[in-house]
Amino acid sequence: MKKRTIHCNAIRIDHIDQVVTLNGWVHSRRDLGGVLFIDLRDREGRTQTVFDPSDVSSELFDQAASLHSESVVSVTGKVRRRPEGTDNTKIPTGEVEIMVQSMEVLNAADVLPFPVDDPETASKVNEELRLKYRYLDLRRPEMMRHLRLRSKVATATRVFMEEEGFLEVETPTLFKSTPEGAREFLVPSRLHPSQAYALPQSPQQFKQILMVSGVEKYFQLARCYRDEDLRADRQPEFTQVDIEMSFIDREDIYALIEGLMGRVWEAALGQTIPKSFRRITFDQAMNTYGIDKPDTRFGLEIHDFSEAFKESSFKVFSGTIQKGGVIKALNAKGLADVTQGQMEGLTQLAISQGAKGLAFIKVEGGEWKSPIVKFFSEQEKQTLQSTLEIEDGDLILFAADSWLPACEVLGRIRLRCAELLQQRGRLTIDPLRFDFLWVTDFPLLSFDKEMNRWYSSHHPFTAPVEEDVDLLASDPRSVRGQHYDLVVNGVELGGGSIRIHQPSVQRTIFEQVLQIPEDVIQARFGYMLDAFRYGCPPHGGIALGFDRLIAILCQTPSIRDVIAFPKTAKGTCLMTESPGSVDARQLRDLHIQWRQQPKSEG
RNA sequence: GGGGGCGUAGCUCAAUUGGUUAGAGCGCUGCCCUGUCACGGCAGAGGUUGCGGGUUCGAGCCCCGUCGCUCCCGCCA
Repeated sequence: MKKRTIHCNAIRIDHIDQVVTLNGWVHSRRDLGGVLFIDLRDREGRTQTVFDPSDVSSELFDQAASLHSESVVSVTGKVRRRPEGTDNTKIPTGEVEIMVQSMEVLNAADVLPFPVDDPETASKVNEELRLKYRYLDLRRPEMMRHLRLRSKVATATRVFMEEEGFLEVETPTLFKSTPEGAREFLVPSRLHPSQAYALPQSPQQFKQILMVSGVEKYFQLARCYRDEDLRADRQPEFTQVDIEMSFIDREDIYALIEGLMGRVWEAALGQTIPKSFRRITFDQAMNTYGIDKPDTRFGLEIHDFSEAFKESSFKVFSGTIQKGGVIKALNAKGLADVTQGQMEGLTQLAISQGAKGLAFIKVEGGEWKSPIVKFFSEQEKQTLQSTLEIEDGDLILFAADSWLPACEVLGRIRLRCAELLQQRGRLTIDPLRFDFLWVTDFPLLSFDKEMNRWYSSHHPFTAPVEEDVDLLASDPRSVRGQHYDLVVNGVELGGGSIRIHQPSVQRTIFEQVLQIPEDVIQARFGYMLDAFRYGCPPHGGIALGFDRLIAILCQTPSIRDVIAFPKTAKGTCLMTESPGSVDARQLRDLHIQWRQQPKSEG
């Protein structure tokens, strides 16, 4: 094989009269009978090659004429200026072409199952096919761009972390099951019958142990595994930028990540982002946006009207308030022309979130059209009018419930309304706008009504805010955690916390608050409590969803588009057909027997 | 576990809402074509309408089941 002397995208008029060799794929072929053009593509770009029957043998000409797209060839020829008027301004090499002298077919491709040369049609191809023939899908320039950008960001991250004094440390993939949190993938042990490893949901415990070890600054691009149902932004195996530091507080984490994001955006998009990010408390986020990961690129903010409707003759509202609930509303500006079907969709959305319905006011022709407005006093209407700045064409939507569900319902409604407004062209969002946000002061604990117990909102190693520690016993609900989330454009990009480093506080959380039995604590976390006794520095960290980060930078809604070999929504790989069956012998070695007979395979 | 969408030629989509022989563009095959770059022209092949049942004189279309892809809820400390 003749090796390439230059890449397809590098040839310019400077190379005229040079003899070059190109290695690559047949991108497209144009056979004009007397003259034949083949665009040759490699990872970097493409170049037009010319087969002229007066220059090449008829054998070579016929061979070239019969090549299918995506065949792999090595072509040697002389670079020359294209004849006047035949430049192709669409490609960087459009001023030159290669007069082919010789060609070697390295692999004659069959007819493809779907086109890879035309970005228009290729991007519309059924994802099922794209996943089955992933190697072809990845050949598309758009997908190659994603892979490159991912690699670039990974490198930028490593360089930045290195500069900041972090050590990249690998942690085990074969871990121990800790049945808190996400469902785990299990790996049965051959050497230890009836025992299993678990794949880590994250390196959480190891990175804290590394702090006890004195590493002080740790990071890792860590693979994590969670056996939960998939989504567009969730895969069973995914990558986190995992970070932990000692002798720091929350401000140090904010500053570090703001720096890292600045470096990443610069490397990936050449864009400068703010030096520091806006901060918002969990309560503010819920009150204003109805969600703990607000998209602040548009308004449609939620307002509280509990005070205004406290004495209302509309019993649904006043009654809710008397029971300790709240009245919330948002103005979907300019959405009064919502169709009946869309309004029904909004109502269903509210009901699916536990609301009993969705009260609304359509403001059209100077009139408030609504089944409930007749119950409102002038005073109440006036308050709505001034707070929500109601104008003709607006749609007002209400929630009446206890605080959290009321916020959450309108949070969902808000996002849906934004979609509807975008469809109507009344809301446009700059695709290169990125709203970074720290969400802080999360409640440390949440109460599980069914199980009648408290559980950690984040994880049990999260430290309480110092001035709230005394409330742990008396008023667990109001204890804030030293937890923070990084949110970009309504996407939760990462989260972390300052950890508990005193064994006594950790014991209080496990025993008194979470009420985990002593023997269970020992079995699951004994080694951590031990470690904390032997010189544990104060520490904290964060983990960023690397796949989500890349998806945001590539402006694609699904992380499958930025993972080379992703799984389907049912967790299968269509290319390798995994998961698959295993030999009886393998099962015997692992001391395992299926409870259900496997379906016979074709 | 639950709800929604999709499944027709290799690919992307039609099929007048249950009615003759399931069509188009691209791709593919053959022939023609010396400056194309979405090359062009002529001709042709290509279908178990995902699969299995049912209703009907008649099903791509309606019903039931099933498989696959996808979005969402639950779930994801």
